[in-house]
Amino acid sequence: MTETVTAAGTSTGSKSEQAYAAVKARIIDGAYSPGYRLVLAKIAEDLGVSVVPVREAIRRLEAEGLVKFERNVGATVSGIDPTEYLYTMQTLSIIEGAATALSAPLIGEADIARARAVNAEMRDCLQHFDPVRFTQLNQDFHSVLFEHCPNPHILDLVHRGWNRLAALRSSTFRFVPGRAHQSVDEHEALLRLIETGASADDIEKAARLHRSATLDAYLAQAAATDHHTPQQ
Amino acid sequence: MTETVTAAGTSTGSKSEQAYAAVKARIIDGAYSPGYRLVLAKIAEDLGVSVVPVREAIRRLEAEGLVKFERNVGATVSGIDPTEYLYTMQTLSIIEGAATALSAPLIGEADIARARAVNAEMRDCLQHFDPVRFTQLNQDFHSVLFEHCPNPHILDLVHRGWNRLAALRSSTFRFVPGRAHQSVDEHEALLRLIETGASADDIEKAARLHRSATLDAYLAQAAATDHHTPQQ
DNA sequence: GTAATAGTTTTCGTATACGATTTCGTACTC
DNA sequence: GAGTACGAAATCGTATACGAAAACTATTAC
Repeated sequence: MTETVTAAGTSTGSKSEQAYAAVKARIIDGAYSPGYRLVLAKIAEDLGVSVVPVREAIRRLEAEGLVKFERNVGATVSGIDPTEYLYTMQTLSIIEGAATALSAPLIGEADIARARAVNAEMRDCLQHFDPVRFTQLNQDFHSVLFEHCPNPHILDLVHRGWNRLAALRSSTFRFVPGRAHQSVDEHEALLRLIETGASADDIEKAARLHRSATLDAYLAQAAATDHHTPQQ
Repeated sequence: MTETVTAAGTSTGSKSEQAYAAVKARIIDGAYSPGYRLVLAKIAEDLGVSVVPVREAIRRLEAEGLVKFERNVGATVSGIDPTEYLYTMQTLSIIEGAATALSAPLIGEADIARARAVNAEMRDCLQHFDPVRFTQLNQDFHSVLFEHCPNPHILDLVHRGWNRLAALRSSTFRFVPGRAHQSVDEHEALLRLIETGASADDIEKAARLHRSATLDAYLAQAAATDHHTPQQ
């Protein structure tokens, strides 16, 4: 009957869950861009549910940092702020570094091979200039590394960071070709470290630097183009 | 008028906020111990509000890992599980390590002096065997170190970890005197590293180890006393 | 005595409704 | 003409109510 077809095929049953997934998807894919005003009643109508589950969904998204909520005023899609980007990237570099180091001993040859295949495809994307697919593959690559992470809390933090980035990137942050080439090389170097059984410390440092370098590239570009801060 | 006096003097106005603060406080101070069944209607009545804001509060606490929520069944105070403790401590060691390293350059002489005073009082607590105050001072000590942390996301993660631990510790995990002495010494060592301007890397390692050592002490004790896992 | 089942109770999930708060527009005054 | 005050509209926050799902209990069949 009703079974409102939410963005992705999320038929978990709970209206609240549906609303959460739908709004989250729209934020991440950029349909709701940063600053967008999320009006409960409007979203509720769009999704064919009442405001209560929508409110719950919004607050959950707030806890994940995807929306900003103001008492008696309403919710807006968060993001934009370069400072926020810096915070997120810095946190992510730490978390991903740890996640990679913890996962490394559990990564087998098959995983390495799969990661290499993904990385090769990323190189292709650079030839054909396909930044969207590149970004997707980049996630796939890191997913291979992290899927064995023995600490679910850390894995959860990684995913949260990714979601934030996805929301930010989809609207404000540009693709930096020079950095992308370097990134692919760093992936290969990481894989070599892992398969040669490098120390956890070395792997962590490399993984951290991988993320930090992307941040630095962004900062450099921002400075170079005299990036005018889009205000909230 | 009404202004329901919630547990702590939390008169933020919003019922949802009140419920959140009240339930959180009860979990952390142990009034609601792990496994305790959180029935919406009952809590709502206790607090003198309706179920809607209580539900919102509970879900917020779920996002922070303090309660476990099951669809159509209800919420229980999470915790107990030693595995969960391990995950939390491991994550915290990483986050605190980074937080300390990032804060270090911003810590001044006054902060160091304050931290030393707290640490001295911790030593006293060991003489008089006052584990409750010791735990409080321990938080104070680390607060001094972290309060200058330039990345609010990381600081937030630290606080979340502490809350989880508080909820766990208050009911299940025991005070380990031997470890406590060592902990105080490590604090002093950390302060020396910071005031001598050691490298961020060294500070991070030391801070991480400080937390890891506590985890190890727990694991050793658990193994020694053949700690029988209290089931959910 | 045990297991399956039907009925009852508890508790959750969400729709609806209404009071409270903010915001926006308009008119009025200086 | 600019600023302020007042009123209307929009939106949030929460109480209440009811349907749905799960858990519990008692009963019956084997």
